[in-house]
Amino acid sequence: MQPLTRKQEQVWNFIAESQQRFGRAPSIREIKGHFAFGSTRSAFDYVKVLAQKGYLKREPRTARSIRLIDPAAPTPRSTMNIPVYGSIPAGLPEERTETPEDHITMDLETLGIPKSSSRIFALRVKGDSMEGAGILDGDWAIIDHSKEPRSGSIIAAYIDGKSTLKRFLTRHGKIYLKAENPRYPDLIPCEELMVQGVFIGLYRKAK
Amino acid sequence: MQPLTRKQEQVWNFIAESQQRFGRAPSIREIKGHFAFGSTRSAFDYVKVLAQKGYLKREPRTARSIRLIDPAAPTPRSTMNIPVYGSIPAGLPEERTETPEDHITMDLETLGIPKSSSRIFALRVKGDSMEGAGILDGDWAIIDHSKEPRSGSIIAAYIDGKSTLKRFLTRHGKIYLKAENPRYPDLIPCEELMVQGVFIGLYRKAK
DNA sequence: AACCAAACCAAACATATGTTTGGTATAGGA
DNA sequence: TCCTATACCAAACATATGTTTGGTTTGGTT
Repeated sequence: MQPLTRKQEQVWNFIAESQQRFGRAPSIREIKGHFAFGSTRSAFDYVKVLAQKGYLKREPRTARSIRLIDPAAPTPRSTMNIPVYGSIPAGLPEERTETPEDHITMDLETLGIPKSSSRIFALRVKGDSMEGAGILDGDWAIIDHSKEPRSGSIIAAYIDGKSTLKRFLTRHGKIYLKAENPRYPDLIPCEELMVQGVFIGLYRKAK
Repeated sequence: MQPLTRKQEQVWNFIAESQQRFGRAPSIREIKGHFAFGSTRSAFDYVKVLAQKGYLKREPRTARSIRLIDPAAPTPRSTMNIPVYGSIPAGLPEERTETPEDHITMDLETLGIPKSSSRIFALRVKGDSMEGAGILDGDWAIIDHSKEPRSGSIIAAYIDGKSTLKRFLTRHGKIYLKAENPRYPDLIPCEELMVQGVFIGLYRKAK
């Protein structure tokens, strides 16, 4: 990546600062104003050069569309806020009845999802029923509501008024749920099953 | 805070989604277009109502200046990029000889660290020696180099030319390392130990 | 000396965008 | 019944904003 001149870096910094402070990119004229340029052309040219050198991207003919690319940062990733629920009532992800207790911020790539449009949420794990799958008490299980469970997936299921994690299995066309702990009943046959989502990841904070 | 009607919530959601996807607020006409309104007035009025009800703020006469105020309050958190190493040679976190293979973005609060100044990195877990502690093959172990190990902590230690996770124990003033798997030798007495950092968290992506 | 990139300026142009004026239709509460 | 809020439409207006044409000046390289 081509280096920047002193002035070009100053412009880059101003754009970064504006974005931080006001939550939106500055206009060409705002850049002009900050540097007391006599012409918008000056500011425009700086933006053009920064774009050419790969330090920012923009939508032609679109107001305030400058988006910075930080060369120091390892490829910036878009993050999403994952709401954390203690327990989830039946219909949740559709309606917004239950309010999240907390949230976790993570990047989409690490989560392994393409867009943030997926319905992702996290459940605080209680108990040791999934110990055998390396899921411990207190862990955050990250769940994708928009994903279809396959045999062998771990899912969040709504049973007896609360959600629990279980392994989802199909045998001879029938559905079973399995706890991953020898101290729990092995297979639970299920007729009606309320799948809240598929387990896609886990976060643990060491104690 | 006043509740929103169904339609008002849809408009709010569209603005949120646009902001996520394109990194900038939509224009009035983009809102009009999305809902197939016949008049920009319709979109404009919705924005006005949402502003009145306190769900967003905007700069009058400024393009794309809508900023959402989320009543569900995912207070934006500051994130950090955590470099991921496959294996770490002795001195790493001091020198930067080894280049990270990848990185994970997470927020500081979830990580449980106050500032991003801490020397955090992640190791890709190989093998099953820590299975008993719920740490599986392929997991990312998040390590804090700036933390002092206490008896019982899990640490990343540099042994035999590679880093491994082990539980750190002291007994009678002597240091032992323990694998959390019955198939591995229980206690390894150590004279010289190179601690690379303390295990502070874990991320797993379901397969 | 010739050349080039960086760092500016002036003025106009096109249009994207926020805003206003002036409406209609429907449903529910006072 | 009157009043208000919601949910729209049509057309114009004002200006914020990106963009272009056509320049000057300065400092360093060839």
